[in-house]
Amino acid sequence: MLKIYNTLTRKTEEFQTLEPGKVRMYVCGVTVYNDAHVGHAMSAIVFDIVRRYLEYRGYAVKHVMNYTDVDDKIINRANQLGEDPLKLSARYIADYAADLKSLNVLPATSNPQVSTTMPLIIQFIEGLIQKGHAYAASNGDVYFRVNSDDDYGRLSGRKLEDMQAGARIEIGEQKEHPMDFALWKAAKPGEISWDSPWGKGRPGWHIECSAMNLAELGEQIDIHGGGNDLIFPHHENEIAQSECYTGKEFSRYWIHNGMLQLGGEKMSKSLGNIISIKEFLSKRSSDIMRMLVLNGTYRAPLMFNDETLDAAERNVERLKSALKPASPSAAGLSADTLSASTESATANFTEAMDSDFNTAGAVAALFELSKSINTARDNGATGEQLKPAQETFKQLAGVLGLTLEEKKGSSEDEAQVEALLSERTQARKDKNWKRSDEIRDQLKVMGVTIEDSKDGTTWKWS
RNA sequence: GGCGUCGUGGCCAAGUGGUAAGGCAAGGGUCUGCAAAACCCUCAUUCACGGGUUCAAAUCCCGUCGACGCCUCCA
Repeated sequence: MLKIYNTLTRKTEEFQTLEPGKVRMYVCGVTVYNDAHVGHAMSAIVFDIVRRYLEYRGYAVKHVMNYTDVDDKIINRANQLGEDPLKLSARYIADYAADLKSLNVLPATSNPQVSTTMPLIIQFIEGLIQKGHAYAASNGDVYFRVNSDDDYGRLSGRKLEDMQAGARIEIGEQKEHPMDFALWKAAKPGEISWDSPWGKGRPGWHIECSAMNLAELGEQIDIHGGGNDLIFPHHENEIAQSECYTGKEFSRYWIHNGMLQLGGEKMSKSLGNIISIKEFLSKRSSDIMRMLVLNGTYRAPLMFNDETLDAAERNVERLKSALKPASPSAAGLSADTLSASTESATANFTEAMDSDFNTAGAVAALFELSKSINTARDNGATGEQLKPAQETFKQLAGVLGLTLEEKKGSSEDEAQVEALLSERTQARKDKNWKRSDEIRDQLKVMGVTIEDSKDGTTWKWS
C-alpha cells in the first residue's frame, strides 16, 4: 500500500485515487525566461520518479506540467533583449523541454501554457466575481477576496491575522484587504495584453494553474506537486480559487519537494547562486544528478556540492557494475543463489518506495542486488544464470529513471583506443610492463579507464 | 516577529515505541606484473542538549539551543 506525505494534512496517508487505477497529477512547471538550473532539475526528477513509480504500480497517470509564459519577468527580459515576449518564452520552452529530455525525465502528458488558456482564465475570473469571491477595481485590476474564503490559509497553516504584519498594499493597488491577490492585472502602456471584460490586461500568477487544472484534469485531481517554496502563496491561492469556483475539494494530495542547497543556501534565481542544467551536464552525467536526488529525501533540503556529487558518481558506477557480462570462461554455478536475492531486493525496493517514495531505501535495495549479482559473477555464474537478476535490476533502476548507460565516444576515437589497446596487449604478453603502463597512462589522459582480467581487457570512457 | 520542516558516525543518509539500513571516505585483505573494478573484513552501546511518559524511546510529550524554508518573485 502506497503512502504519501500530504502537505495539506501534514500527515503520511494511504494513497487512494478518485477514480480506480487512474491518477490525475498536476505539477507546477517553470516560468520561462532564462536557463533552467539544477534546482528545477531536482523538482522535475522528483516528480518524474513519482510518476514512474505510480506507473510501475499499475496506475495510468495523466501528468500535466504547465509553462508560465506570461509574466513580469518575461516581459522585462523581453524588453531588455528587444524581443517579443511570447517568442522569448517559446524559445525557453523548447530549451527546457530539451533539458528535461537530457535528464531522462519523461515528457508530461500535456504542457499547457498561459497564453493559450486565456479564454478559460477570463471565464474563471468572471465566475469568481459572480460568486462574490472576487472584485474588479476601478483601475482594471481584479482581486481575489480572501475574506470570502473561510479556509484560506489551510495549506500553509497561516491565519489571515498573522499574515497582515508582512502584507502591504502597493501604491496604485486598490485592494479591500492587504492579502487579496491579483487575478487580473491591467496592462501598463506598451505591455503585451489580452482583451477582457475589465479592459486590456493579463492574468495574475496563480489563476493560470487553477484554470489549466480545470481544463486538463477537471474539477478534482489526485496529486498536486511543486517545490515547497510554492506552498505560500502560490498553492494556497490556487486552492482558494479552485475551491471557491467549483465548490469541491481541489487536490487530495499535495506533494512538495525540498530545495537544493548550495553552500548552505537555497539555490535560486534571486540569490544568483545558480548552476544551470546545461552547465551541470557538461561536466557530469544525468544519472549523477538523479542519484544525488535519489540518495536524499525528496522533501528535505538536498546538499549539492563536490563531495555529495562525487559520492553520487561512485554510486552510479557501483550500480553499473551489476550489468557487466559474465566471464566468457564461466563454469556456471551449481545452485541458483540469485533468484532469492532478486525477490528480496524487489520486495525491499517496493516497500521503500511505498513509504512516501523513500528513494534512499530503494537504492539500498539495488545495492543489495548488485552485490549478489557481482558475487555470483565472481563465482562463475554464466550469462544465462545472471540474466533474470540483471533484467530485474535494470527494470527497478528504470523505475527510478536511471539509465546506467556508459558514456559514448566518437568512432574515430574508439578506433584509436582499440589500436592502443592491442599494442598494450602485445606489450603485456611480452611482459613489457613499462610500455604497457605508458599506454594505460596515455589512455587515462584520453579519458579511458581500462580493466584487465583473465578474459582480457575491457575499457570505458570515464 | 508569525508559520513550517528538521537536527542520526568524517560526509550524504534510512529508520516514528522493541534495542542504529545503505552509500561515500578511511584502514586491512582476496584477485592482479602493477593498477582498476569486484568481493570479504573493520568503522555510532549511540541518534543536538535538558527533563518527562513507558517494562522498553533515535522514535511519544515539554523545554532549550541550532539550521533551513516560507511570510516579496522563486522548483
